[in-house]
Amino acid sequence: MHLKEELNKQQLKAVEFSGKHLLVLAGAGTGKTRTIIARAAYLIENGANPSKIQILTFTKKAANEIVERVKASLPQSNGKSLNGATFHSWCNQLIIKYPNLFGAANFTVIDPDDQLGLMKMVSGNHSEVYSKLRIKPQQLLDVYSYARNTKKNLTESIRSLVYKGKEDNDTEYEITAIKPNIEILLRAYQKKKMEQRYLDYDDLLLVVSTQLKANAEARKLLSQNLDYLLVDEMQDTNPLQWELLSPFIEICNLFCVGDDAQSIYSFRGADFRNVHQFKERVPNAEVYKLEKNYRSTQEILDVSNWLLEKSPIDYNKQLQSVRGSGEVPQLLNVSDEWQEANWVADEILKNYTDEDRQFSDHLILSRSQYYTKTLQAVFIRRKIPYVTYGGRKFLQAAHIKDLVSLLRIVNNPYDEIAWVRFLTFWEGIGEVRASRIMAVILADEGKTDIPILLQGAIPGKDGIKIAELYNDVQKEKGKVGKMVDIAYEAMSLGLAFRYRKDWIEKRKADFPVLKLLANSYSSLGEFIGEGLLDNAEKMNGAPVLSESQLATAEEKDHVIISTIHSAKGLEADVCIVLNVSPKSFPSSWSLDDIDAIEEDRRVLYVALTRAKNKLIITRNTASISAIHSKAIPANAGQQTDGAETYFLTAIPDGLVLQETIGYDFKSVKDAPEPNKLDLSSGMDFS
DNA sequence: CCTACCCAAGTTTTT
DNA sequence: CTTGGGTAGG
Repeated sequence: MHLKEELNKQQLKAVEFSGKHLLVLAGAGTGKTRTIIARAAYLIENGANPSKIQILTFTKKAANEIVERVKASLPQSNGKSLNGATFHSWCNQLIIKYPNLFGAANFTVIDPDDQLGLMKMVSGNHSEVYSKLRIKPQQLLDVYSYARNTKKNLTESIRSLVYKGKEDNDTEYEITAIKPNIEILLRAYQKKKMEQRYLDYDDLLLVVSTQLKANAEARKLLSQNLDYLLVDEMQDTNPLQWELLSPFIEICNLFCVGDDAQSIYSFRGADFRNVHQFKERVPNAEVYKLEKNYRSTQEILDVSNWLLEKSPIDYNKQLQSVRGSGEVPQLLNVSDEWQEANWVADEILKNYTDEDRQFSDHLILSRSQYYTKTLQAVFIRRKIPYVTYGGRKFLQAAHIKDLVSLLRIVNNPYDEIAWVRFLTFWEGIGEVRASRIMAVILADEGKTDIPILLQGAIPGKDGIKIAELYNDVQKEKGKVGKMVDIAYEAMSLGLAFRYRKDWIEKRKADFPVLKLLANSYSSLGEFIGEGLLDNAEKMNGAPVLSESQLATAEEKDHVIISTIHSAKGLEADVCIVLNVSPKSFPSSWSLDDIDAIEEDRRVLYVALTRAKNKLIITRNTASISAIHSKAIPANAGQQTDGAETYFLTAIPDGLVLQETIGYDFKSVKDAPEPNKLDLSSGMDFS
């Protein structure tokens, strides 16, 4: 069937928009993704060059999905050269594609772990300054990143992140006192990044946007290669991303979609003014709205609408279901996490066996990655297949980074973090010796071959072994998969020993997958940069690569466990939202900050609107009764325990069906007598 | 100077 | 229950 026939009038109007720039304001479940897909297909069908269309999303997963679906809707291979990417990986591609323009071609992209490592190094080198601060390296990085993403100055960024936005005299005094020291450390960090040819995630955007802003030639070059820019999740763009986008107003046609009620990334500087002020900021722009919800039954939308109505912010939104009425959502009270997890497992197994639902019809959502640990343990025990979205990525696992460190130094010999990691991997080399060896290599400035230097700096057989390994890997520079093979062959013994606790169970199987992943890249630089920015999900502890990377179909039917933040754009027949308890919604972190509370409300809103037919909300009774037993605290107005702000405090009766589960003592009583245990058997003392 | 072991603390959300 | 910091022994 043709895509066009699947669109409603509003969607079609957006898809066939013929003006310059368009913002589509689309509520949850109103066919946002379908519209962006249809727009791309429409453009290509009407003669646009697919290689001059760029789709931008926030996750690689979303990008891949959109591109695949556009291609599937087009005859033959018409959409073959269509490109979809995250903001970050798109910038990375541009940096690689135009090495002279951006001048950062041989730089190494570093992930947050590496950034932290680098910041720790810097803090160590400036211990006299660092010791005066009671701010940890991670927090320094947060301030740095926040400042660059929001375009705020250092003082304001410190205020927002370290002092929760306070503006009193004491805060002022403290900020003035610590700011110079923070500045020293951040400058040192920047200097080190430059020396070692590193780009952190923010740099990717900054390098490109700075050049585009300053350089007319750059704009001209890009305008020759780009006609249409399609941006998903516009409400989550931050000032830095806006700065990146704004030169493209002149260069090409913008087609942006977003929903202010789903803006949940303000901690990363997201600014929904990019949506609200679109018309003012973008000349020749139009704004269209999509309002009909195709995803959920009306009962599910009723709860979601109710939640937004309670907000002091006016979202001007009432989702209406096209599909009509269905089951009333369920609100389940449990007394602890294990009970919750077991109930969820029961429910899924029941749906699977009795109701003809598949595992993949279930989506389980949680505020934090951490919270799903119990659930995962129960799922493993009860053999329910699952994938987790969000959280640690495949390439960020320690054992993978150990191996990749070798590839990184081959790619960029200035990469100190990788050098330290690689060298300390070997028995007998610690941090101190590693930095000494590194100093020799860096001081040589590429005059001597690195294997020779290695052999000179490391005495004995180890030196020869390490030098040979480096040499062997370097020889295969074009073939990334081969390099992984060689590295693994030499390092597997050491890896097995280092991670002996869970080597067989958890880690060993990752390396064949790493090789597959490596094989899908044509150059080492791409593998290291792009691979880092790519999502590889984990299934029952083992990595699962997206379909474009892995040809063989893995077991497809699995429950999806996701953080709410990673679940944007997902939907499922049955959706279970975990632990919607006081102190969690809103989170106890945000109790004294109205903006944070409202962001949490939107987080919950995103979660609720994922469900198609069956919505189940769980919460912990322990924390509910804690609230009620305390009544209204006498010191109201100071520290609250969340009772006043808890989102579900006054949920109207008809909106959800409540159920409370407790331990079932009966089944314990009826259980058969256990057999007697005798530990003295099997031993003859004579 | 390296490693292994013990004890303590503390857990949002993502590219 | 994992991570990190600190210490003792090699």
